[in-house]
Amino acid sequence: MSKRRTQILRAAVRVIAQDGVRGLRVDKLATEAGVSTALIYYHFKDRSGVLHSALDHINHNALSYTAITLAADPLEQLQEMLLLELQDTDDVRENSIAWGELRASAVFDHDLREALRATTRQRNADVEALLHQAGVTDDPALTAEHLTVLVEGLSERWHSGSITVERAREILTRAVRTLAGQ
Amino acid sequence: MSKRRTQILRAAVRVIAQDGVRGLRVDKLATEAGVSTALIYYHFKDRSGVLHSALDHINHNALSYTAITLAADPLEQLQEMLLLELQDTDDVRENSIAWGELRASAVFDHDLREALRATTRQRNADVEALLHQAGVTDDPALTAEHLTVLVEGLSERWHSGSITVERAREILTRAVRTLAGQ
DNA sequence: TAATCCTGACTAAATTTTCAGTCAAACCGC
DNA sequence: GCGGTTTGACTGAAAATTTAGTCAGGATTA
Repeated sequence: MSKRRTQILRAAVRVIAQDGVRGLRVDKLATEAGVSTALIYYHFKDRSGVLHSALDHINHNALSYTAITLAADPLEQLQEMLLLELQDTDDVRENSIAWGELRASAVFDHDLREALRATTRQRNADVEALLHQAGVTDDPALTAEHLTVLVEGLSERWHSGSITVERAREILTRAVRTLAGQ
Repeated sequence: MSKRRTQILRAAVRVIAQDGVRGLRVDKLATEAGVSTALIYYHFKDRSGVLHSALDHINHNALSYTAITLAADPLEQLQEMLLLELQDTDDVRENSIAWGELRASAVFDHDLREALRATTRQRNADVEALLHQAGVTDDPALTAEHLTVLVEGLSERWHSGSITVERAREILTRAVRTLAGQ
């Protein structure tokens, strides 16, 4: 992928994290990326194309975050993986907010839905696999879905200021123990 | 509050539920409310003023429509109350989508946060009270928060087309049983 | 130099916001 | 109760602004 392209996408994540998908203006994006608006149209078909690619990019980021998990025990690994999205560091927060925005936008933008659905399914599958490894046999698919939904919900509450990260992490930790623990 | 004003706000909720906060056009709102665009500026300072009032309005609605529960058993009552937001009827869907939009908007609009926080807290308290009645003694506040977050997450997934209502209800029902049941 | 990358300047369309003015009802001194 | 006056609710139309998207051509690099 071209250097410029990623430069623009990185800027897009920043803008989305700051103003939302709703607030993403091509003009502002150009300024943030330090390029002209025309260049954006050179690299992407249109605004919606930027959004789509940004979604991929965000998704990619999220995946790479979750790949850093080291724990040996699958249950611990699962917990670590889920908790990764609830970390108050600039990178994670930015990505998590952007990701939340894309989910929220998909409610009204049907074009985003398919991509979102695929990622969501993938994520569920990953969690389900870990649950399996951890020896959970009682409908692990449902538990997986429960947990991923919970992370999304906690994430949104955190970003909208209705809960602290610490509390969110506490709820999630406890949930893993209750739903998947022994 | 003037009759016209509420008429406009009601229309705003409908428009927001259909097109989202970002998709609210003053013009379309006027048509939906059956008034002229100028009247909107007569009653509200500007577009952003309408949005703000509309989101307050939605916030109010969200509180009032959870009160209709009838079941005798507190656990059943709890389940009914939580499931209320996961019903595929026009009224509920509209309200639920609008409420989701409010939450999503609060991520970027700090003015909305206080109102949202209050409602969320109230909701948690209601659920916690029912858990108490149901004989849950092990950190009911945390369980309450877990459940309300879960409803929000499921709601958003449903509206963005990543899950069916039926599946969402299944997950929630099971969650209530697991977390609060015997 | 030819392909690729990139920009300033621009346009068309969409959208918000203003404004001059209408109309009906309330108010007031008589 | 009655002309005259003020006020609040409301509108049509147009101005002002915002925003996505285009295009002709300049720079860069292979």
